[in-house]
Amino acid sequence: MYRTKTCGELRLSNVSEEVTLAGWVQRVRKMGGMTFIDLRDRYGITQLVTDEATSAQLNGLVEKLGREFVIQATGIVMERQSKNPKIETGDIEIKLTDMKVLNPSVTPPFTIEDESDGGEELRAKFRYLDLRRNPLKRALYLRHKMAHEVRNYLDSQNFIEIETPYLIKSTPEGARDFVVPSRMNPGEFYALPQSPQQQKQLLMVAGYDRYFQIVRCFRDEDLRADRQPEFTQIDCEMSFVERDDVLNTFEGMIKSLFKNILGIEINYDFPRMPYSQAMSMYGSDKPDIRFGMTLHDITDIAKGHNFSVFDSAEYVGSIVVKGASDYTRKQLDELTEWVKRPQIGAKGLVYVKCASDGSFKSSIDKFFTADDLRKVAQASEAEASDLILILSGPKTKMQTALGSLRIEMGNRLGLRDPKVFAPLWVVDFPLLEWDDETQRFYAMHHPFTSPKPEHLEYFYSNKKEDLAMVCANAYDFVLNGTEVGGGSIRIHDSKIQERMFEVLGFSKEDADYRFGFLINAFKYGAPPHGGIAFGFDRFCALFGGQETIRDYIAFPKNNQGRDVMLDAPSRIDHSQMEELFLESTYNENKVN
RNA sequence: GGUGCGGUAGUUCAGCUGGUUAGAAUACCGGCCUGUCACGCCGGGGGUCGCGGGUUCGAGUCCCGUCCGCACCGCCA
Repeated sequence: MYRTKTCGELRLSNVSEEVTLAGWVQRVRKMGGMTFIDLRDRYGITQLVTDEATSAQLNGLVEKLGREFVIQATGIVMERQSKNPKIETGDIEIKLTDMKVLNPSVTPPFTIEDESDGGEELRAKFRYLDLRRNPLKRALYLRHKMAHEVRNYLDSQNFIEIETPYLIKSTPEGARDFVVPSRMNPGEFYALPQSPQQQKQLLMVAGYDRYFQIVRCFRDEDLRADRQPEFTQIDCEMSFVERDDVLNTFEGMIKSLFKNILGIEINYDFPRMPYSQAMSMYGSDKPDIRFGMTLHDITDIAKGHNFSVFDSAEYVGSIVVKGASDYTRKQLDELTEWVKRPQIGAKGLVYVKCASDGSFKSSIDKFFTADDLRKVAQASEAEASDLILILSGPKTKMQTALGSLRIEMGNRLGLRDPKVFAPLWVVDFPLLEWDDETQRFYAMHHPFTSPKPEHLEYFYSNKKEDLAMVCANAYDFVLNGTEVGGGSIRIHDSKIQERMFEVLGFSKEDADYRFGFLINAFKYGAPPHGGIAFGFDRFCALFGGQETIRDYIAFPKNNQGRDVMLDAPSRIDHSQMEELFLESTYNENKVN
């Protein structure tokens, strides 16, 4: 037996017990004759202590110890003379009677501390060392607890977890697929699933009316702090449900996560906001509703003052920064530069300072009288001491720009506390999105998303404007400005599905080639169904108060999609390559 | 595909308008120390300044290119 106790469990009540611990040497403090050793394992840190005589008995082993040596230590639990309130085992220590080095360690390239001295890149390369640190241990434990809670809740609601294949067929609509060559079928490829979308719909056809899966998904797209090429979804689907059934079921799941993981009781219904309102009020389809500073459309009152910038703009919008009327010229110039960056794309920034005495000072004083500015302030819901920030230009672009500015100001003013949570459903998304480049509609969600029943009339219209107005029976779950989940009620009527393919410009052959199996399956009695999928990694990161999902994944990829520890992807050797590609290429060439 | 920031000791960073032998902290090694817990004190070793080119009497510093990392835009049905 390597150990009788862990490094996190001994307390005063264990005093005078003989115990054996095993773990890693966190730190050695030599005080002359006496030596303290901090021994660490997954559960905590326990202090070992020796005196000169014991050290001598151990043949100088204590002197040879280095950081991250794996040792086995036996001794008697003693009450400490001076306690350490910072650690759970701080009331006791182990007076060593025996010690064995199970395995030495070379000096690690960075310190294994909560605040490590190592940079991101280095820690990624030695991920197995980084994972020894508390912050990452906590993150992976949180993830484990959340997965456990999800399974508990969904099981209690009669969902069953069913695994679906990772080697499936490529459907080149949407994100790029990772492809896997098939040796037995030379020249042909599997694709890794972007999500088990079609499989779960087939499970509905098969009658498994409540399915879920915590499942790995793959997308070959560029990465971000919150985007990995392989990520995990809580993928769910239900039959014989309407939108509100799905929303209510999963609102329950989310609430149980908040309650059982974070101890936060949410005893109100999550707000449900139409997409159009999200865009007009927050300039985003994933609004952070932890704070106000909403957008105001002041186009009408902004026009007609001989200010050509406004007069020629499709849209003039404002946000109000509370109590910021004392912003200096320098601060406003800096904000102007900020909105002019290409990512934001505004041409400039107009400000109106509402002084505490009721007077106004603005960058458009030449064109606007005090009375005009008062109207702007009223329309923007600004009060004395507030600062109004105004952007103008193309409507969608400027709403989005104001939305970004709003988030930026929220960050600067500390209005986005990661410990405060504001859940939100965004509903009534447009069904279709027109793409100028390819001159066709694309499904905003995916081609199995149903139009809202009350919009079917437009859906059958052949006018572009009508089709653009059709709302999808789709919904997103948004938490603190992050899109965490999304889903829809699916199409189960083959006539509507056919119309959908028609609108998307798929020929019957196209549709058959790509989705034939699903179209076929739907002929055999597909129940009305719908579902949702949550980005599990993002969910965990938000619960842990982090922006990046990397810490919640044991072995993540870097920005370039590389595993810097394994150095993957890598070349494969010649014989592998030959077996997979060259043979088929060769044969094809021979035939030609 | 694009924009921004960064790359200097094992590590994290400083290094000004170009100028003597490139510094600090920490880690590491050696010594002292019996109540430390980020122990303390003394001493020591440690550098292809990412790489390539250019400007210059002289480049860590300026210019061009390139590679790598991070953040963001595009992209992510």
